[in-house]
Amino acid sequence: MAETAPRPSNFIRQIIDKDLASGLHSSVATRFPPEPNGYLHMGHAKSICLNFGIAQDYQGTCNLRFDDTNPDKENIDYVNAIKQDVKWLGFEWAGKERYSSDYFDALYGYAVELIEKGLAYVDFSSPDEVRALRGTLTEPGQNSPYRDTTPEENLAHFEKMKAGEYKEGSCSLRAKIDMASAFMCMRDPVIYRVKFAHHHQTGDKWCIYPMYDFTHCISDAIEGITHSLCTLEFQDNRRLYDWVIENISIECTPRQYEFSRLNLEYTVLSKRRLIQLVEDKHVNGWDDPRMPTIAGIRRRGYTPASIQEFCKRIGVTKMDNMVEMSMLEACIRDELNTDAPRRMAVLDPIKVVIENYPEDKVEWIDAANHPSEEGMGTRKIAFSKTLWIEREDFREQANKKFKRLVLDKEVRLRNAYFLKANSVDKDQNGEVTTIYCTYDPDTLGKDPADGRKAKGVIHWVSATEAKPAQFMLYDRLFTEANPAAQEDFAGCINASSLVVKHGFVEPALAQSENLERFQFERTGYFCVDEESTPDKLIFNRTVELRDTWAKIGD
RNA sequence: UGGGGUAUAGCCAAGUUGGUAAGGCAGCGGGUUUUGAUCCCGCCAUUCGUAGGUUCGAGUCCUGCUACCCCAGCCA
Repeated sequence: MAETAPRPSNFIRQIIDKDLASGLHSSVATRFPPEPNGYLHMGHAKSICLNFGIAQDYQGTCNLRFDDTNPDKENIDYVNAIKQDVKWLGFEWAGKERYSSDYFDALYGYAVELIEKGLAYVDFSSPDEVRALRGTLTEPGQNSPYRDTTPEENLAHFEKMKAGEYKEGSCSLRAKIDMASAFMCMRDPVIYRVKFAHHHQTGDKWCIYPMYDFTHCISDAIEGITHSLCTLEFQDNRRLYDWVIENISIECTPRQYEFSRLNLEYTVLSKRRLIQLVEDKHVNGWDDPRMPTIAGIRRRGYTPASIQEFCKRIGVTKMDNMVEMSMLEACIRDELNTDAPRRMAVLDPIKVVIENYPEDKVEWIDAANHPSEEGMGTRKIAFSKTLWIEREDFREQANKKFKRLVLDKEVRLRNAYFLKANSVDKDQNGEVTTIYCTYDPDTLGKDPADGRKAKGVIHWVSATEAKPAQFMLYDRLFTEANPAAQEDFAGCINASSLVVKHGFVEPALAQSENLERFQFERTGYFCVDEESTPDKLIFNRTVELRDTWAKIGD
């Protein structure tokens, strides 16, 4: 119990340990480089925890750098949301946030250097022509007819590109590497394209924008990044990354290492699909609590610590993986089990009338906020003649495994008395509308003197003092473990991923703050939704309690 | 034989001079319990994709094979 948590160990940290031990580096510098074209999701959280976590543990630095080389798809709203999410996750980047666009002048200079060295040329082939000459996975490509243009001519053409004299798609700057390379990305990759687009950082200064492969490595070098961490699909690109660094005049030689991206069961973690969910209105925005976005999961009630813990538990490797939701859920349950105050809430109410309880009497009972943490104190709960209990907690008859209220049987009302069901009222459909009961006044805070045992314990609220509330019950967004593998992933959206219930909560919940978290005993962990008001209480169910009974069934 | 990667339990994942398979999640038994929660105790890989080889000894070394992922955007 008193053991100190072992420091995370993974292949990247081992590389860093080696680099530090060998003297290759005396300090560590990482970066988190999101493209501001969408919201951050759990996959980014993994990268954030990795990069910022390493910086923290090695007393190094981690920059936040927006990889903003494609103004067509990026905008300032995304950069603001991303900054907010990183901060909320509990991380602080070194200095001011950076932008790849901060280096556009330097990048242009390095492109000129490559041209002067005869290592880059302006190609007037159309995108289709470039593709046609690129070859295939098994056949080498062919040289572009513009490949042997002299540096002087190329310099002039590149100058004109920058000046806006060439139309979009009419030409591009390509690195001259090897059209026969087995690495497709080395077959004279385009490093600059013409794009007459307004940029959120540089405005209309540029009409040519550098490509990712050219930009990322140089940005890393400029910032003095020692270990540039990215996902597996960039493994081939590492050859180009190294080629650029080796062929331009820059001292720093950052190294790229790749780890596998996160996959979570029953959800999708690709921006393209997430955007589709939002645009096609399958969810109510980026922060819909069913979304695996940082914003969504935050609104759902997850804490920064629980997400960091999750990232620690899943580890960092190069193996393709598909993590079970239970892994994530265990993290938030662990935290909320110790931190969340207990409350009572009835999600699907049915009325109980206690026949032997005085008509207008209201008792205010002290109830512990936590079963084992006395330091969390107590709050007052109201007890009266009419109560609400959970509809599923009552049956007219049941087998012995049913540990709740049954006609002619007794249960313990949580934090209160023994209650026995005597009779019921039903409507025309045979639905029970009211349960008439009697309570044992000598069972508050103690067991009956005669040794009677209760069948079980159920939660309740006083019908006269309780506050109405809306409960948002979330379930997995998809019915398939790997929706991305489906022909049409939107086709397997879970129709009951959101179920809204209208019930009641104990009076103490009347005033609660946005995102305040509670355990509603026996029903789950909930947090106050941002749209909740004292007049209209709304609670989001973060996660259910572990429920072995549900698995056994009856 | 295009190239680049990865294979350890249902899931994630340790295992780094070869020395006799960590841990977490899930699951299964039992105990405690005024939450069918928590907590506690116990169980859960004679075996590391597969076939061989080297060795006193192999998840770790060698060889062959198989499976899966990534690469042919002027996206990142």
